[in-house]
Amino acid sequence: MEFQNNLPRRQPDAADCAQCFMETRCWPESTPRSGSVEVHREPVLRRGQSLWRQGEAYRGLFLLRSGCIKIYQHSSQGEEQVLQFALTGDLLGLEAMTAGSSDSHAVALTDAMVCRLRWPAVDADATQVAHVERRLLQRASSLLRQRARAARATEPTAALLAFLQDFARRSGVHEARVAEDQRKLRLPMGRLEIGQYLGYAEETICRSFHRLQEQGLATVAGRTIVLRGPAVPPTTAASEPMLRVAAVS
Amino acid sequence: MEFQNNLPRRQPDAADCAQCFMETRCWPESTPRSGSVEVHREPVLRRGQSLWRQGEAYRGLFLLRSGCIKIYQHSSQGEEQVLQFALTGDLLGLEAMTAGSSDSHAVALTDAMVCRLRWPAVDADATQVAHVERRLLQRASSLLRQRARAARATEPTAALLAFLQDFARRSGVHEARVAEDQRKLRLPMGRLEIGQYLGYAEETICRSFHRLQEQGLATVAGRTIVLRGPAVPPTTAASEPMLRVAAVS
DNA sequence: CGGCATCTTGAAAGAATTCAAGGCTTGTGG
DNA sequence: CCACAAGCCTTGAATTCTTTCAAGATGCCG
Repeated sequence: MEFQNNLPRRQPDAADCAQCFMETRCWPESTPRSGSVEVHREPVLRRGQSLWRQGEAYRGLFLLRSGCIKIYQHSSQGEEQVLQFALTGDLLGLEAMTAGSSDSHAVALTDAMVCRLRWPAVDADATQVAHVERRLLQRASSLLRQRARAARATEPTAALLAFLQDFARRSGVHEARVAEDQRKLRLPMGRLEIGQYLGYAEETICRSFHRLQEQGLATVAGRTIVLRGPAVPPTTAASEPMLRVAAVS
Repeated sequence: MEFQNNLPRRQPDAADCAQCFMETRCWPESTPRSGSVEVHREPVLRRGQSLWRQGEAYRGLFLLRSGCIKIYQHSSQGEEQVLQFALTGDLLGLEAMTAGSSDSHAVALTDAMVCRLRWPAVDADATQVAHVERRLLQRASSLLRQRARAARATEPTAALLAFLQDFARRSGVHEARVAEDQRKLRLPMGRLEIGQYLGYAEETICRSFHRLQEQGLATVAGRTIVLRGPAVPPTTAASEPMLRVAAVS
């Protein structure tokens, strides 16, 4: 049985870590100065309740004070993929920071208490003046999403395709592309290395390249690849279906 | 052929992103205010050269201005595991931030230019007053290392063992443990969920639990697990050792 | 105490890995 | 500019492992 209901979220209380009795759980070493961040105590989460769901707007980062929260998402094939088992003191929701809305779910496996970190309205034009630290956090967010995407798909060919599309997008092949749905790229890494990244043997990657060509999804000539089909939107930053997700929200 | 030599590292030049001609590569949206971070231009990396090696002291974060850099590490079985293919604008070395020294290698797949980000000596007592943002970055670092560890090992049983040890350490079973090498834990998640996290089928996890018990590495009774053998030192692992890092710098 | 979800185990089927060998690309040197 | 050598890529076949399907056992919660 699963609790699908979310309690109507009460207005969370502003909090000060330095005065919190659970301070040492979130900050074992020493409590940082709060800087420009607001900390809000969230209502207690009961086992089975969701902290956020797929498609919900980003509400900030969370810090888990106690309990265990599972973060998971649905892969393109509809399978559930668990991204993180968060325990006391862990940071949650970083993946969603760079996406407009979260493409993952967060559900409590035990009763749990969380605090929410929020940057005040400076956000609007924050891109102009934000701390380096904050921008780096966003990069970290991207890294986590990348890693999540690299998580082994059910099929090696699908994993390879996702990898190539990600690589094309991040290479900024947008400008250099010949046609709308034809992106040419030159890979700086070998088949073996791609395999070591995706978790497959070198030969499996070879055969997957072959299969991509058979299916007309790409033209393969050594390390020169031409991808066919629509480019992956950089907005939501992921392999495929996030645009859809964002649109839904 | 591979270039194993590292040029003796010249004293890098202090730099200001706002004045850099490649500014838009690192900061496509807008250049952040530098805050308390020093930016240093590093010498150009030639293809095959290393930016850092396993065991080297943490030198700060890097921002890739151009080229492609591969970050990889050796798994326990001696296999190479690629963690990231960094492209222009990507952040490098975040995993190493929370470890005293990096347990990964970084090698240039193409000629590459990087800048190094360094927090000045405030570090010494920074644990007292560090920005929340900076502390969160360290959490992000931990997350990345966690994810790296969850990367599929060659054997499901080894992956499960690593998962359990990580869980035990992060649960803080240190205090509650009965003997030095006997840690009892109660898992809040099911076999299926562990499988969804590690990338294996539910039944495979079951059989791996069985195998762990056979090998005397653990006692399994439903969700109650007793781990035998020495605990995983948190040093190389993840969550805590930030204090040390700050002290080193 | 009963019911349902979770866990466990077995056997068959399916996939990736491994091993092996040949072809191709790339960079080097004549 | 061409030839050579080294490394990389590709392909085939056998093996090994995981997955899948199915059914029974166990444990947990109401």
